[in-house]
Amino acid sequence: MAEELPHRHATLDEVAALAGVSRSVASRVINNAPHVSRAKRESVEKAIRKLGYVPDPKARALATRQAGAAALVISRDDPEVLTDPFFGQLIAGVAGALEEADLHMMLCVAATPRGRERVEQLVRSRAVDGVMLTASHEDDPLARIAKESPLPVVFGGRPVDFEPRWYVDIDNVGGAREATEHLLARGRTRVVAICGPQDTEVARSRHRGYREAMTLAGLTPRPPEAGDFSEAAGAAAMTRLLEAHPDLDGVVAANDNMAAGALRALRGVGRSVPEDVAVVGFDDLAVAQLTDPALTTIHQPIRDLGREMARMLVGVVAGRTAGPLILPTHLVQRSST
Amino acid sequence: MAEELPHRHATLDEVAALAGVSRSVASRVINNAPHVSRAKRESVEKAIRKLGYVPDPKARALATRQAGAAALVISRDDPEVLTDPFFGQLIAGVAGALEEADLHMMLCVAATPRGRERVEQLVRSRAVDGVMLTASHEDDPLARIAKESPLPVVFGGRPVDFEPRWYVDIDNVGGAREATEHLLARGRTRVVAICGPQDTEVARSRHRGYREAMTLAGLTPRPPEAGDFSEAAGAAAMTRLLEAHPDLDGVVAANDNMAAGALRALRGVGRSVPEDVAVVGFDDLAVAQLTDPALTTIHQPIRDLGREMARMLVGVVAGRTAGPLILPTHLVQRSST
DNA sequence: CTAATTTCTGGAAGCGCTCCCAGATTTCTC
DNA sequence: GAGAAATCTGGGAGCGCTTCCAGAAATTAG
Repeated sequence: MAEELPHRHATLDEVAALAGVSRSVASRVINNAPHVSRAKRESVEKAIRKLGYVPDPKARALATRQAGAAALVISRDDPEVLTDPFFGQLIAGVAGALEEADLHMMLCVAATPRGRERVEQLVRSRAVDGVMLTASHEDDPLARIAKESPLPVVFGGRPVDFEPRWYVDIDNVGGAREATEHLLARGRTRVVAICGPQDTEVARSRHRGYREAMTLAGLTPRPPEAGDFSEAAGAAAMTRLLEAHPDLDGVVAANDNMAAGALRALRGVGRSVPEDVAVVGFDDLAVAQLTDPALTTIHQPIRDLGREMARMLVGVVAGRTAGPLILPTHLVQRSST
Repeated sequence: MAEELPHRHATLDEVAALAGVSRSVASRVINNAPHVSRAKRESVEKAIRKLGYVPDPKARALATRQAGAAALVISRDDPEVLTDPFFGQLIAGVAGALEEADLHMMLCVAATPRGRERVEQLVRSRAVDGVMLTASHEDDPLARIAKESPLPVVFGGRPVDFEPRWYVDIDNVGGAREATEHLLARGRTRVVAICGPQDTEVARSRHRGYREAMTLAGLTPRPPEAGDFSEAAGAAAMTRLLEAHPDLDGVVAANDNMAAGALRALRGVGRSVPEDVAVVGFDDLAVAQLTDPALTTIHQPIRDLGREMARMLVGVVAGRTAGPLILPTHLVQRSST
């Protein structure tokens, strides 16, 4: 630590020369491979310390044909998505797991055509050992590339249009079912759903969970209203639902933002929550604690999602087999139910 | 696009062979360097297409001694920081600017000793062409490394303990001054401050802005109360301030979270905002729009911060000179003043 | 103490690409 | 049309590291 940092970078040859051994021996020492005598090992280690030697990952990557890095690609047209705290947590999870495996993380934001092209290059040039693909939408060209690439690709969230070999997802069906059952358990029977855009797997699955719970309870699922996951869309959907089903006493929203909108619409027409209508969201974002009343919602382990994606990728890269993984959610009870 | 992706990667030699030229010529073509006849250029291009050739960045990096990547390192003990939407925006800005320069982004979260060690390795091994260091705190070992490293390092936010050669920062002093002056302009005269932890430059600068504005207006700055930037700390500080200055009619908080806490404390003791007390925050995070009343605050261009950091780094890497850059803030008027 | 093992060691051939340079080719100039 | 200048071309030497392999040295066995 207290060594001076030499401006010119030492190379393995210099280390070997200083230690009075061949490059091969020096190489074995830094990779702590066998077949090197105690004496030479120590003298090489000393030289390394003295020179402040750090192996060049580029050269090593070239020789070993392993990049020592994985890419996390966020495939979304809108660069604003990054603002979503979701990605912060995802990244934190990924970063942690990648650190365990001593891989570096390349973060790719495929928001523009240029960005997408760069990701494609990255994948095809083997600059990384594997890819984690997230926020991928229907007809995502990147997903196609991922499918065809010999490089391992782990999906975050199951895509709508095909079942990838490796993916990690949140249990959206189970979560929505739990949300609905929670409402039913509290005596609500006229429960409606605000669902998300049906071209996303998330929205579909969550709506399926609602339907399953209703059917299981012997109730008929009511036709839902859909929104684009925004607060405003939630309010609008709620308004429409109130017209269609004036007697409703429970609503399960496909995410917290829309639930927040629903809360606002409900307040607007003078229905009290949770007395008249109970509301449950999905995601457990910060907003869920800020609404009035605070939102009962389904917590999803985003950080775990990131961690498991990275671990799965590391495993696949290491040649281990792995299948899809579905992460459990749980309900967080607050004041809206 | 419709080409098959061959599983075995083509190399430049194969391209050259197929095109019937030497490797040198092929290399010139892909780098579109001069000194290659039209005919050969075309035949090489054809071969590239046919083989689906993509140059290997590792090999190129090794030969050119340029990594083709920059690192964004988030230096903070707590991996939770990533949850802060701040980083999402910062990352988006960085990603955009790096894309312009066709550099890849390595994201390093230096939350653990292991993580910090890895960053150090990364820097010293020249796996990247430059570093953007952010969220660095006092006595950050990474900052020391950054200082000593021959690699260009751009700081995000001026560190407390020294003035780096290259950094980009938000105009914290100016922003806080504007916040305070805004209060004064609305007739408030007994304005107090809730400041942040004094071992951060951000907190210090913002407090300085408050003092400057007060002094300039001929008023005596009152002794502030400090908090750790959390909502709870804001509420606690507000309570203390109310005891010390029962007559206060305005408060400028060092960030939105603490301002939100102050709002809560104020409501707790029955003071109405903005009638009795006007409150202004700093950051303009999402929370500012969710408080009741919505918070007047100082907007800081986080995304620009990221963009400018990356641009500065790209410039320095390219050998251009650059100095520190201070980004302007602006006040967003809402209902709390 | 010799033969058979086992454990080191360093030379050399890559990994895939860039780039200098000398020689070959073409183009220009008078 | 000869000589000078400008423009191509491909050979070859790296970039810094890993790894195979044959031979040297150290151990063990008989």
